[in-house]
Amino acid sequence: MTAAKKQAKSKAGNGVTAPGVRTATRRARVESKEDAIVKAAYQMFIDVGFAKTTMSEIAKKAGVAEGTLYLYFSNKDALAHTVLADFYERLTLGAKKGVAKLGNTEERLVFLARHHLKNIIKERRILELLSMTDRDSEIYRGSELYKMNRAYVSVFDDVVREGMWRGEIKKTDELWLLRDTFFGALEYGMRTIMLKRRGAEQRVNQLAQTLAEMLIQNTKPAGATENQTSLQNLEKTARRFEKAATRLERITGQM
Amino acid sequence: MTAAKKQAKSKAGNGVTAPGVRTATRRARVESKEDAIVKAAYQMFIDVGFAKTTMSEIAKKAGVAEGTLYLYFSNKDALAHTVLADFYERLTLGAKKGVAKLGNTEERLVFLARHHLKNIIKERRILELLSMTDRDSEIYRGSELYKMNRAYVSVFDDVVREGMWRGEIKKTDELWLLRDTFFGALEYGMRTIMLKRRGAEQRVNQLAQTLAEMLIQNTKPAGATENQTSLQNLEKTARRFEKAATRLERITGQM
DNA sequence: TGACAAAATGAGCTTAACTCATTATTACTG
DNA sequence: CAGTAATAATGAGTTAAGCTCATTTTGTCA
Repeated sequence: MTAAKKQAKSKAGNGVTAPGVRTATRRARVESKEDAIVKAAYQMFIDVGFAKTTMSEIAKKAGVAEGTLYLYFSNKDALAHTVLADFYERLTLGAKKGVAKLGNTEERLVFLARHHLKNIIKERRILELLSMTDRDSEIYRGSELYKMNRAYVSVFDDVVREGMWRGEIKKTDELWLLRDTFFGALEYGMRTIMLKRRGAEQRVNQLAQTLAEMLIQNTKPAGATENQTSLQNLEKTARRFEKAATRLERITGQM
Repeated sequence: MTAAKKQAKSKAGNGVTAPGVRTATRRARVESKEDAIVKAAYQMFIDVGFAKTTMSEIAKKAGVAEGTLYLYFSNKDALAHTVLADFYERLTLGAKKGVAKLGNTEERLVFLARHHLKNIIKERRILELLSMTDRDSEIYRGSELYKMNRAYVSVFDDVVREGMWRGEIKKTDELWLLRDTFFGALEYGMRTIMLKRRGAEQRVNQLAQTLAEMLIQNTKPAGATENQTSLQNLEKTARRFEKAATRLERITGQM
């Protein structure tokens, strides 16, 4: 409880002490210590996973006493939570930057897929921290983690919505179907890629390309238009010939 | 170590004592006790999750002493492992039965999707046990869990391969792309369905139908047939025109 | 420099997984 | 049917990891 308060205090930028101003150096030191703890925890989680990481080892790695951890984080879960939140933040930032650079919907989707894949491959142990959190309970909606997830996912949503607006993706009210297919396929694909070590890079590209195409394919203007145009032309020609043939038959008297 | 040996012994059906035969009642009692333990653990995992389940509570629920648990399972993880293996077994059996009853590939895929979804919704806490196992390490390939997963997944694979053979699904060497998309989408979709309580049943159907269509769509014969009919009409017209043109040429004496 | 607040410490508490010496049960035999 | 050896079960005790809190150290003022 005390720790939780402190955690909030050092995270948010509220005025710590009344006089202020010259507290800067102290604050800076405190925050760098918090960073050191998070960094140590991150590394441990990556290396040996959450379950096998001990608080005492994190403390040692961060160069602080075990008790100090609890001044910054109320418990081990809260520490994992922070590590996960940082991960989401980086992920979201990278996604936004990449999308902003690209104009075409297909390119954007391929980028998002590759970006997601590469990051969950590199930091898959961090992603696993998610599975500890109870995503069923009512509490989850409204949690910081839920918001971070929404923020990340909405980058994808925005790309798709704009793609629909432009007519590059078939319109649907059920955006969740596309979203879950996209991210679900990426996470499962990641495991396959990890399992079959060979040709990882190629598989990443394959998966990203396939998913992007799957989304735009449904009513891809390119293919559909070509076929329709070709058929329409043929049919127009046919109609003209039908008329001409009928007239000819009338003249010659037979069929 | 001792416990592990015992676990193996009571699991496998090897001859426990030399004389054999009349051991039946004792074996039966032992196995029913093992069942009681697994059942208790299953229920606890479902109710409060793996982390918050204590061995002492499992023991109490199963009506045995805490130490007895370790005669049957070397540790808590091994117990979770068994619960998970049982889950896979049920899942695989159900999938096989359902597929056998259906002849059409699309129907089979819809069934598999619905079957998977309904089960991972009902027993999602069991599915979470998977995320504890280290699916990266070399050890995983060759593990019992890996084999059970393969057995389950191969039901899907077989359906898809047969669908390809029949020409109902576009052929591809990259079956893993279809597989990961299918199961990944289902798992992510499950979470969305859990989160938005309303209209779960409808969402299940929607997701199952969408995924099945996605797989067969690429070269769905239906669409292709329509096009072919259209083409056939055109060809008929063309033949008629050829005749008419020939006659016209005869009359007009040109070309 | 002294005093006060903020920060840090680590010995000790609590709890849960796991062990093992002891006891109880069962199946077989003379 | 009593004796006995093998098998099964027990729960007090050990270990270890998360967490607490009385005490100490550090930093910043007047």
